Amino acid sequence: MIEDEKPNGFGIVKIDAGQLHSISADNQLITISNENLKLMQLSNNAESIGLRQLLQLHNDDSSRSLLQMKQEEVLPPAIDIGSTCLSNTNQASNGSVQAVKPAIFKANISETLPQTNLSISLGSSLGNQNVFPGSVVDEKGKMSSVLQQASKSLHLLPKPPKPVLAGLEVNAGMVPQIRVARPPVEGRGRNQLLPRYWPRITDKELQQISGDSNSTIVPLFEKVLSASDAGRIGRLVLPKACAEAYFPPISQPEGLPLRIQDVKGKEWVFQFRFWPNNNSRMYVLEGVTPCMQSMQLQAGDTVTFSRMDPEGKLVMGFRKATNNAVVQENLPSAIPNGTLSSESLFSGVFENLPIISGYSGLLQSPKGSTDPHLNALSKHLSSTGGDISWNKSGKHEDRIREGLLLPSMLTPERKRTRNIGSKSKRLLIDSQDALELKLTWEEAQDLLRPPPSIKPSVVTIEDHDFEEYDEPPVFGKRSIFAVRSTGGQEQWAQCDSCSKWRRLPVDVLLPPKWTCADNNWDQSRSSCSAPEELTPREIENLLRLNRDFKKRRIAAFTRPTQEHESSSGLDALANAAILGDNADNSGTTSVATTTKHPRHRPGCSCIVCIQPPSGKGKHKPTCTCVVCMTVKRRFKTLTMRKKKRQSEREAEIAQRNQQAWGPSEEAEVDSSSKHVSSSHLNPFENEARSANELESKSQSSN
DNA sequence: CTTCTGCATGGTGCC
DNA sequence: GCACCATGCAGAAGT
Repeated sequence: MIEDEKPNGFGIVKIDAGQLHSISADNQLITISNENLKLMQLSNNAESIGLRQLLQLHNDDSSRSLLQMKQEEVLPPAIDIGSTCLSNTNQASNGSVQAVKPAIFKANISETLPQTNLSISLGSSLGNQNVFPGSVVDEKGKMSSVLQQASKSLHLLPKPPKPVLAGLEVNAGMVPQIRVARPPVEGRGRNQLLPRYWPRITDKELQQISGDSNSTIVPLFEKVLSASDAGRIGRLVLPKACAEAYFPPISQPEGLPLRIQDVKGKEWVFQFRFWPNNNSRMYVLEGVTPCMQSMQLQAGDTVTFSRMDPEGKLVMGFRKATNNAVVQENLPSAIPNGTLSSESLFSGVFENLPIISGYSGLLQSPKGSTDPHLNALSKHLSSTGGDISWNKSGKHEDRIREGLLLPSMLTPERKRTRNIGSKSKRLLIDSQDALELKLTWEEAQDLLRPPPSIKPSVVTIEDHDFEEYDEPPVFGKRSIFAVRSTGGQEQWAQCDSCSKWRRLPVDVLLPPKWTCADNNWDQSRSSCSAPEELTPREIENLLRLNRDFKKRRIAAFTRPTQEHESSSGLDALANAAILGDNADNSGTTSVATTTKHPRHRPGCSCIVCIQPPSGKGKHKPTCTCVVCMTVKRRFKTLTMRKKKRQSEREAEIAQRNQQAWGPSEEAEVDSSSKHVSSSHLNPFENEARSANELESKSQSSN
């Protein structure tokens, strides 16, 4: 037995040589026994190196003889990381492996190691177990035998996962936390499983699936849920090859019910069926909606299908598509994102490679992004019903596995998602696109201006002054604020016509379109023909300072949100707004863009500052965040002020009436005039009062 | 009117 | 070029 114990949580990988009979390669048989394991010497072959390292890792006994194998004896597909598909003695005419025993992952929870333990046994003859005794509910009695036959039949091994092994080569010193397990080659399907369906299951997940039992978990395949899979239709489209390989054979479109257990142990019955499609079939699992809802799955999440042996029970697991760097750090062995798992996987695999880990950082899903802008974007985009899955394309996923990722990673400036807009790609948004969107957002923030004609009224609430605008912010011309060497502030704006920079008073708010002709503050430069005031060097300096300021600002945005992961949406925006103001007043900044009203002060959290232009992301009525509380306080104060004004007016009217009617009828007139006068004199006020009354009632009831 | 069902269509990736 | 598969769509069935 080869055994390796890695202290990093990878757990124990056991290769039970007792069960490991042979590896077939190029018409040769390599016998591996307990006593004499031959190390496959794999020279430069990337896959071989991966294998060698794997095997070396597994060999913790220095006295144990090394496995030896000539390079040509190694079948690329024979062993994979985490996948232990070994062929039996069947050989193809072309020399490739024809049949492979299923990879068996035995979740050995009874091990005493503190880490997750995993035994990978290389089963020799488990084909017969690969039936679905508990799975087929009403299939004809022959089902099991049919399946057994099917399982026994020989099939092509999927193509070697070169990229994975190539990845291992790069990752020489590490053992990935996430397994890319080549699925067992069995079943009826002769189609090769596409790599994107290969199960990537972690120790944790295996443990989760196997629970306390000592059952052997055979990861079969996985699928990233599409919008239609996760939709209300309740149909999960199964990859044809997977369905034909691992599910019972069906001859009728009606199919048969399948019992599938989820990770909680709950058993679901789905209709496994197919539709004729062209000259092919399209396999679906019907009735999955309750299960999806139970697991709270949505598009972009991943469902995994495994089998528990020897029971043969089908088990369904899932991975949520939340790709959060923090989650990755805290839960190193979990796959945080099915759709982004490749990134996750490889960021783990290559985490000692700066360029890749950096790239991985770029690839953080906005969903879990620490950037409030991306959070907001995510929120906004996810409002489309979860259709945005924030994943890279399947192509990308494949590219990663096929070893083509590195070049693309090395050129991060190249967009990897070719087409966001196309129908099929609309769910796939590249993180760089998100970045572009983020920048657009930034720019949009820069363009926000309060209406120039509007002067805010100041509302004092609990000793805090709030500026109140009757009108929403508008988009205005972008300008740059600078501090003169003399200490005074100035504003610079660029002419839309001649692109010259003009100096403006600091409190000027420009319309979106502005030219030199609109420069009412400097008549000598109110024409595009007037020379520029600044030298090119000064302009460059101005722009550079502005860029620096923006960078610092973005950094300030990101840092506090990382510290407060829980805050998001408007909270984050509010924090960002406050921080932005602090940054403005740091004293070190000589150039500042006008992202907010110039009169806004540090700590201002008024709705103008913190509400995103889209209006999206409103908080729940029960939310008690700073923003919501502020808004509530403001509303309360305004209501009180209105009430006060109302009562003053009423008192005034009453007083007038009193003067007109005389003091003797005061009581009677006063009581009636309240309604008469208010409704007669000012129906709007009456309405407002009713609203106020309602409001006060609701407030008192609260 | 909504939901379900069965099939068709077209984009995309693989060979 | 072909196969796969995500999704659209029309008719049926249900509410």
